[in-house]
Amino acid sequence: MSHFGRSGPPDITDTYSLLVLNITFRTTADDLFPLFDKYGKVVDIFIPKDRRTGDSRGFAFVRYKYADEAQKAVDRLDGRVVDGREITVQFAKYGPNAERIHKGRIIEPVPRSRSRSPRRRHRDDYSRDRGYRRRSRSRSYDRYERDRYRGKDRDYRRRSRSRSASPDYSKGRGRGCYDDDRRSSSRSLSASPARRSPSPRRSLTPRKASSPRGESPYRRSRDGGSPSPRSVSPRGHPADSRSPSPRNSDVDQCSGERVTWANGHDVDVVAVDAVCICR
DNA sequence: GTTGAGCGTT
Repeated sequence: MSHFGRSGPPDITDTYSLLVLNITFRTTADDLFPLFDKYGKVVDIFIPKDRRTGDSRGFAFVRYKYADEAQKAVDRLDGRVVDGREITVQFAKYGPNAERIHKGRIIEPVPRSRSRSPRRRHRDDYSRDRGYRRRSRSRSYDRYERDRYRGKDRDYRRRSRSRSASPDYSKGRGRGCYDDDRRSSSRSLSASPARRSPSPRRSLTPRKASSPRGESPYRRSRDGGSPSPRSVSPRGHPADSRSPSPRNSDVDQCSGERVTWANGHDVDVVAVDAVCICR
């Protein structure tokens, strides 16, 4: 009977919400209902789920009709081991729309004073004997925040862990299809991601006269016996003053063209980066 | 199959 949470938020203004933390990712509302219903009238149980994967986020909201019953549930169920984990039951402090809640009941429709952060402080005395210290809100916070604000077409690079409830995202499918779709348009020529193009800002393809005589620039240089393409590109060694420098001062715009060096040799410009350093 | 601080849905 998982009728909880299927018809949107019910009349929460009249109920008392409890926050149940530390439940198992497999725990469902049906699992929690018998426990909490023993102490009062449970009107709703809601387990927030990852909107994208559908996974449980590991906590739940249990709404009681009466405050005393909710209080009783807190007293009795806080620290109870459910499904192998010690759950934490406390009154919710914030509502679905960031309403401030006191003792599980909404006392302020909307916190307009606070801009966007209704969380003023966390756990006043709820961290009694549980060893709750301020850790670094890391994982699930990012997971949640990204799902909420970043949308679903971000790069979920480390969001591949899911449980048995969502096998669709465990392997193969899932984020892989997103990436493929987004990259398919710009996957033109560099099929090997391990090696990048030496000149990302400009195409290395000789535009004109790359081999006027059917020779490749490399062969041409070697045949010339003199400055090889490597010497043309000192790459971090501009102090190589003994190396011949081209007379042509516009070589940085002549990729694929032929330039004449001071020693009289002609070389083909094969890389824009290489020639720019020589200037 | 896995995670583990936290506050919310047709």
